[in-house]
Amino acid sequence: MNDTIEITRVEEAGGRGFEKVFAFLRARLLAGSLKPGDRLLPERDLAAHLGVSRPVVREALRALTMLGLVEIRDRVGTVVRRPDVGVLNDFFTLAIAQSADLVDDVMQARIAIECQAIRLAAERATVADLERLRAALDRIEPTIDDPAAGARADYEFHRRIVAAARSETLVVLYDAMAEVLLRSHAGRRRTLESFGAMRTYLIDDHRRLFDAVVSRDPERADRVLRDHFAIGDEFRRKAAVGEAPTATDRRAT
Amino acid sequence: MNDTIEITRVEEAGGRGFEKVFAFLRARLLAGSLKPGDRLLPERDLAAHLGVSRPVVREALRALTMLGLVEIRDRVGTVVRRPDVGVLNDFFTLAIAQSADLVDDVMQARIAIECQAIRLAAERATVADLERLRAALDRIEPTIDDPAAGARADYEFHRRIVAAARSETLVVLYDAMAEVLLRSHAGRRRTLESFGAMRTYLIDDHRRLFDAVVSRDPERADRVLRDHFAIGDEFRRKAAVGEAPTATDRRAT
DNA sequence: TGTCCGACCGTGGTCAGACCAATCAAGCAG
DNA sequence: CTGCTTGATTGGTCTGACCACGGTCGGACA
Repeated sequence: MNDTIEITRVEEAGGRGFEKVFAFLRARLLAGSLKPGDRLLPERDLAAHLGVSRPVVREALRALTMLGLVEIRDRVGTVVRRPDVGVLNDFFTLAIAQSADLVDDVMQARIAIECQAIRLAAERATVADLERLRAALDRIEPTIDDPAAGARADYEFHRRIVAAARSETLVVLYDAMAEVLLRSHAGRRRTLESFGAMRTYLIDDHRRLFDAVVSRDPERADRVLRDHFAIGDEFRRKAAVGEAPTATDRRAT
Repeated sequence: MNDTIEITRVEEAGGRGFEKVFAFLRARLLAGSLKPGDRLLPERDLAAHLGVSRPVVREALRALTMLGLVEIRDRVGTVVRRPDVGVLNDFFTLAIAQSADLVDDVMQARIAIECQAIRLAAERATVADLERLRAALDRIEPTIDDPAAGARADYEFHRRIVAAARSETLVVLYDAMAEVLLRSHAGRRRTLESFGAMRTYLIDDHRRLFDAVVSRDPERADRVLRDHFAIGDEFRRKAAVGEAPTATDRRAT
């Protein structure tokens, strides 16, 4: 624990107020004189040393918190954190919500992430990952007739796949999109469940996805997953126009 | 300009202080009732309406600023911004400095985005897209011996592919990734260019990618791109251990 | 002698009110 | 009608204070 923040040149930061504090801490973090685990000076001391008020210091610390560089522990202090991609969750969630009002657009990104994830999952999933995936798979069939629980089970299964890819970044991106997609896909399943082919779609497809991952076959996993998405997309399109689905035809090809 | 922020239920956010304000604004942004261009209420009004003090409001606004969702204009007001990946610069700069293993993780996400993008590009690229892609392709060969310009041309080509996918979300995500990867891959090209096989790799591969897109063949485009990444990865690995590259062997298979 | 508990202090979290400076727009003078 | 002045608005900052709770340390008790 080394809180020795050298206050050699306080005036180094030309900016006033917030900018000064932020630049000061940023420089320390970049230079490495502040390493993960270190505790910063108390807010009051920082304010005094930098010649600014405490609210300004708090703004700067809050900013660093948003960047995931620092963690403010209530009544304990502010400690330097090891950077974590998870911090970007807020950004992507809100950014995607705004820039892409087109759900289909976000869906493409989801497909991108998940297809890559399932490839990686097939390569590097641990036994524990596979067990969790299996558990998620087992929950799909019992909930097949319950729209709410069924959607949850479905989502959980897909999320397990991404988790099995063992890539923090992919998980973050996936979660960010899930928030958006859940909002829009929530009600659709109710419409879809009336189709008989849905049972096949939901149960068999997920089983095949699971098998592909277990078989350690990235190519097949990717292919099956894309097919899965394509059929789901077709279901939704048919549902939108009130037609009876013909997904079984497509499956036959 | 619509600043009518409905203050129907102020107590909706259970959190206290900062959390309350942040959650309040976050919800508005997610729901879309706050759109880019809108001006928020003045800090004083916001504080009064939410029942918190002004410093707390400023903390929340500063947090949103860090996320690039909002822009505080001195003595003018706080306006909602169109999210911009540039904000991630701060994060990645510091994050990469501390954990190098993150680069590989982000690379996986990049592959995910770009492979999906090239599929879409093959399907829906416009003639203008293809022309721009062609222009980018033509700049690769002349810059083959210039590390800096060559890297730029390479990046530009890949970026054009993503742009041709006509998916805002994919572009946003890709740009975010590019920020990181450019930083880490910058110096590598210098090492790599000494390998004779690099000319083939850089020129032929990109030409094949272009052809696949023009041919409107998503499957082939995806396959070629994955191969492209795999070979590049192998180059880097070989370079790392100082071996002579054997990518030509791999190409022959 | 050793252990446990409680009071104190430091810390972040928050509040209230105030002053400054620059912007923007309305009102005034030309 | 134009150009300048002026005042209200708004963000930027400061001061000083209070609260609640985790950590620490010393004293009481077994």
